[in-house]
Amino acid sequence: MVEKFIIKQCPIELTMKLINKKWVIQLIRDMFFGASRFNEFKENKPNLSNKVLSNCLKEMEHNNLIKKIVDEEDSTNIEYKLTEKGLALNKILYELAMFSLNMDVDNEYYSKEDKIQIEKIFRNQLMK
Amino acid sequence: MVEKFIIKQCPIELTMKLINKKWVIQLIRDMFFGASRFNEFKENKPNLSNKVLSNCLKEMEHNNLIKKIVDEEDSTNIEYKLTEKGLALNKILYELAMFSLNMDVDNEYYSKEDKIQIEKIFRNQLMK
DNA sequence: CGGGATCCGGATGGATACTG
DNA sequence: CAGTATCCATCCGGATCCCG
Repeated sequence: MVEKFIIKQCPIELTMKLINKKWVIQLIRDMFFGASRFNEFKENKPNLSNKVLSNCLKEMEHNNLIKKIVDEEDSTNIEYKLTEKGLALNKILYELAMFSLNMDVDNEYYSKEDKIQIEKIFRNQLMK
Repeated sequence: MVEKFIIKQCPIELTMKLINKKWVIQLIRDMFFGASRFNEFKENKPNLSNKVLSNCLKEMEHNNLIKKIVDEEDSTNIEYKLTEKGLALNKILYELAMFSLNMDVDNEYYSKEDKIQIEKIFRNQLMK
């Protein structure tokens, strides 16, 4: 019934291995919205510790989702940017956002007007 | 820079709260491919224990992604089905799969022919 | 067949303090 | 600013056994 050859090396699982960690998607989203520095990522995440963030960035770099860019003249000037692979996550992020907007039928989290605005913002940032 | 009001109650985070657990996406995928019983879910997942599966199904039910259906005449006959909300995850699953297929540019995991087949299968199961 | 109860060890998260 | 070094708590997964 379940297609065996897909289960064995399921493309969904392959992708989930990259993003199924607590902070990865939030960091990717932040980068789509312009964040690029260590301390920027920590904003709005009160319980993201240095260690966890550091490890997370390393793993994402290892998985080729982001690249670490060190200024040649000032080695303390470090930025993190999405790679092509990271940028290709845009559709997934978009669908993740749309799911919440569409499932919130009672406008519990967002008003109708907010939804329109939020959809527009995500489309601009992710689908350009 | 980062839109504050989105970060505060980010729709991406809301969705991730539902699926960012080790087995959730695999179980949802299995259901899309026809699985519905406790022991079916355990197939192909050698290190998924009863406890973990049981807890996971409960949490998914609590999050309204699936519903537990008990046969009225035989209470040991139990099935798990996707709810409307669970079914609405289809686009996310599809994009998760497409990401792997598209990123595998060297045909390391799948041959070109496999990709065409796999895309077709996922589209049939998820987008019908 | 569909779980519940228990136990254990390792991984993970987070706080805090410190450094170039 | 971008981390590293510790330490601690917790959670989580997995194994095993059991039950209606």
